[in-house]
Amino acid sequence: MNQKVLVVDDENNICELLRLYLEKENYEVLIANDGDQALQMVREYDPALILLDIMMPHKDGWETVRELRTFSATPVIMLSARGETFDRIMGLDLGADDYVAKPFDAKEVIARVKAVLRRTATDDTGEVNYDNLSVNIVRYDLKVMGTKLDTPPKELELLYHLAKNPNRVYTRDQLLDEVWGFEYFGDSRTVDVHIKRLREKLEGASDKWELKTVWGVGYKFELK
Amino acid sequence: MNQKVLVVDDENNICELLRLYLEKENYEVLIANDGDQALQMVREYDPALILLDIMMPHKDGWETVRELRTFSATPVIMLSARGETFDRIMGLDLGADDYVAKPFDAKEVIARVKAVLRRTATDDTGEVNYDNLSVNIVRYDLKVMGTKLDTPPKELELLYHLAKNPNRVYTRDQLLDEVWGFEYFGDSRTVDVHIKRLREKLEGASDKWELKTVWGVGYKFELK
DNA sequence: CATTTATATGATATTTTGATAACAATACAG
DNA sequence: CTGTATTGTTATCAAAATATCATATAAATG
Repeated sequence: MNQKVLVVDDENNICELLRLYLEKENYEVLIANDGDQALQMVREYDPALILLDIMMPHKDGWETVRELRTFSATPVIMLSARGETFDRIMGLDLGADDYVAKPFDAKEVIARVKAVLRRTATDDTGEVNYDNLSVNIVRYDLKVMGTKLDTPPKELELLYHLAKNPNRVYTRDQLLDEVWGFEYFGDSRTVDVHIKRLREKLEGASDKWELKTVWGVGYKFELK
Repeated sequence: MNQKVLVVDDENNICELLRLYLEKENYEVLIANDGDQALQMVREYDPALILLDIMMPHKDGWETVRELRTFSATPVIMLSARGETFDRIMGLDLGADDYVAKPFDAKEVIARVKAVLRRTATDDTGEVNYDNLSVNIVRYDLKVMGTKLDTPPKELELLYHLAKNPNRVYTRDQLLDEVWGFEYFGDSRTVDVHIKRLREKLEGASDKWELKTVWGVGYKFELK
């Protein structure tokens, strides 16, 4: 099902403009005209994202985010009139994820919505499945040709990461950042060794995919 | 080629800390210790991003951004001591793109650097497509007439670069700078050889485009 | 058409990169 | 605290990519 986006603004034509943009991208759009209504709708519909105007009567955007954060981590993009610099910053300080300045540029709004959703995307299943392969990062197990294989955590995380984004090449440094973490300062050969150990486990499992070396660049999980 | 990041701070240990983080991510790091030096380095090296401290003697961060904006649109992330709220806001008003509060968290700095560079990046897809040709720099693969061809990195990068800007002529020196990298000092005949190898792979693929020699000048990817 | 200049090409040398094995360090469980 | 599993490091070798050079070919020039 499509993701729900809650738009909160006291000016209805702004809501409708955003609805237009968002529905074109296949989001399901909910609308609220003030902070209290917004909070109620969050409880009721649990949207994936909130677009929240700052300047509203009664309860403004800051106040709304502050209350929201007492019971929900739903990502918020603040909508601010041009020049409302102070508002923008305060909004971010108070727990918003991004901001867009009015007047809107359709492309920019959509880009930011997508970026925030991508960033906050919760990996639903924690599992990737391909021919003869199943990697589950929640249960920490690996099945190759139906057989469960004992796999050390780092190997599993590495495989999961690569398989989650098939065909995309990762440099060793990127993998160190994304699997080992930014603060890890080790040697990039480490990745080679883990790849090698994974390959031993995966050998001959399928001809539909492969842990492939991209010479001079890095590794990828290639689907054929 | 790696992107250049200019770090501007009067405290050298802060510069060095940032250098550490950034170099690990393969950015080329330039350092300036005051605003004037920074502006000069921007003119000389044209960095992709500037990390700019606000509190500096002589010319502070605000003043520096203001001057910078008279001749350059290079994105700027302001560095501010915790609690310098007013400073932060003024910085953004004056044309900065984001801010990071001291003390730094490696993860946060890198995330913001990448976010700003992504936001200001022009090429999103990493792919160019023409008749019977597809070059993808994210997957690092080359498809000619539907067939995937194994291609060494330099060849792929060269083709991508040329094909990304069709019909534009590049001299060998330009290609060496832009594909091999600024610090590369090799023989320009090297380009010829790579062009030759690419032509072997691309031979007879299409009559809609061509890797063309421009006599006495260089090469171009010509669309007909 | 001869001459000069630029480019293409093939062969070879050099450099870079990757796989692997052996070992060291570390984390972890009992 | 000890033994075991995991993770990380290093050295070596092999493979691939790249650079260089010599020579052939082609284009421009007068």
